Amino acid sequence: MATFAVLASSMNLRHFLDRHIEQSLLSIGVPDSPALVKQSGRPEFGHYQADGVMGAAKRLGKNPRNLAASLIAVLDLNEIATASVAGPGFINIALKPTFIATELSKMRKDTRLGVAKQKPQNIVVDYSSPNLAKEMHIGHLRSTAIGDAAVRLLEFLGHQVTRVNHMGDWGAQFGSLLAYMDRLTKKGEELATELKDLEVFYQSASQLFKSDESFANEARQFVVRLQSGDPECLRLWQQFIDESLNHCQATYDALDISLKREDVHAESAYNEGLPQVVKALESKGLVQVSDGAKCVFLDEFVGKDGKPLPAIIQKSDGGYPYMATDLVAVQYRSEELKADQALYFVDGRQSLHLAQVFAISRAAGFISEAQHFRHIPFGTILNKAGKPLKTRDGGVVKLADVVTESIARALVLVNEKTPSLSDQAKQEVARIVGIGAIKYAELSRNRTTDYIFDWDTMLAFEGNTAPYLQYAYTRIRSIFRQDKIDPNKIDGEFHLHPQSSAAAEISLAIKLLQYVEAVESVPDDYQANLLCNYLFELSCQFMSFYESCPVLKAEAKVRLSRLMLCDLTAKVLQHGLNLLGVSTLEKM
RNA sequence: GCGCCCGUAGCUCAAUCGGAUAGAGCAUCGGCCUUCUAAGCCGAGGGUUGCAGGUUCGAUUCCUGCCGGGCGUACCA
Repeated sequence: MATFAVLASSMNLRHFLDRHIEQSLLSIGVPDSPALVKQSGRPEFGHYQADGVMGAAKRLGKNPRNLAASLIAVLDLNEIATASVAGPGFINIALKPTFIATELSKMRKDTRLGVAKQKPQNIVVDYSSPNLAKEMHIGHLRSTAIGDAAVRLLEFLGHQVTRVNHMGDWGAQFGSLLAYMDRLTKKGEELATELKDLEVFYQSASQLFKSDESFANEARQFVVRLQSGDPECLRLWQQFIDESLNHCQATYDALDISLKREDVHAESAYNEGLPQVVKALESKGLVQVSDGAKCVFLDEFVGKDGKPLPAIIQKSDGGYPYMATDLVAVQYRSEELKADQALYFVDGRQSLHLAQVFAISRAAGFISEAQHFRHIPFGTILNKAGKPLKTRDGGVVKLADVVTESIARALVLVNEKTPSLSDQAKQEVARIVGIGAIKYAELSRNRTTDYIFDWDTMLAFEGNTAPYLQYAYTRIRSIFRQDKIDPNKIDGEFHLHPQSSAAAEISLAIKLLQYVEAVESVPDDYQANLLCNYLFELSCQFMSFYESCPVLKAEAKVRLSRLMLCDLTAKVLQHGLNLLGVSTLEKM
């Protein structure tokens, strides 16, 4: 499990209360008992609850309610909150409005919105990693969107992040593509024109491979020539790769993914290390030859009928499978990039493979005890028949098409909802809403489960979607526009006393203070949906507040306080969405 | 066969090292636009958390066994 150390003291209330209560337990003679502080599930139970007393009482053979009462007696939270015993021994904690107001003021003055930097680590993030012999399709969205959000978040937390786009640009699959390019060249066709539509190009080559035996033979020849370094063949290959990379980059740019050309570290980059890595493993005594293939057998991997499960590092024909490539990549990330952590945002179906890669790397000493290599798996996108979307048959959904479709749908909507905007403004709204919806759809659900691709679900614009959050943001901005107020030029004290504030106002205020908790919870397991949930709940709280608490028409003190509350909400929404790779708008 | 993942409202999903009455969105139904953007708000209905046991003061969560689904399991990646 990766560990993160916080540098400065953070404004994480949950952690603060957790530590404080744990120490208080210690002070009344209850050691080693976690306080188990969490946000309350219900408003009537206060804002936080500590559930640890019941377990502690049980271990000590004490009455839990009595122990809870003793604990409260020494808590000393007078300036911050009130605590009470409830039920079998829960401790309910309600923050005081004066404390909430003070914390909000601090948060408002902090450009990091209360989130402390962590002790910097070198973190390598492997994500997106499409195969260049195939068109980028909907299946690549998960790794790309989730990985990009992780990268942005880790950088914000102060880490040194290296993006690695481990693209598939090598291997047998390129044989038919190169053979097809070769044929076109000989026929005098303009390659640049043909390569403009890669999808058609892939399909033509693939069909020819199936239907034309002599073409299939040429394709196999090209594989051999490619791997032996034939210059003419490499030239063709490079031309194809360049075109394919341009296509990928265009898709990244369209989706506002932070990957750049220089982040590409493709499979072919590891070719020279392949013989070396086999030798290294042999010298450690880890290699056995089985059926002509060089294999590593580790006890922890058992195959069919209880037999040892091999990891093949060199095939019987002398070729290197991707196990070997991935092992060289581990060396690169460990030794060259000095990774404290390496995160692999890769389809869950690769679990066994990556477990083998990491286990072999540890056995061979490629990675040290202190280095954490982790597979962050995610589920598969399925078609309506419940089968994985495949590239070979017709059912491919091109990623670029999803982007186009989403923007088109958003444009229809903006025309309907806000006809007053200029055409140019509408286009921009449609673009930002469209790509936000796509990415958020990926990020907001649990990454581990499979799901069925459906246009309407993926491109939904209401409920827990990016447009809902973006809309909340524009409503706030509209308030400031209405009275021509510059949010950076207002200042004063928050007024959150119950007599002058609606419940919605207090709820919103507390939700804002919990931003740090949402952000810091994500790197535990890279569940971006935790941050999405938070932002959605924040937006819901704001929408309620907006309906029930007039801002501009309130009396002066309350008006100023509410303006600041709105401003802070806008800042958190924008910041959180940016961490997810989603942009905000002034109007929509 | 073995291994990993999954099974929660009609649908898509939440549920923070086991916690209080399992929550949202969509869909359905009923309200709310002379008042800061209705892509919105308020309310209603909808559940034996696949089944059966076990551990526990307390289980969607942990354990065991079934049922159902997905993926993986020696030279594709």
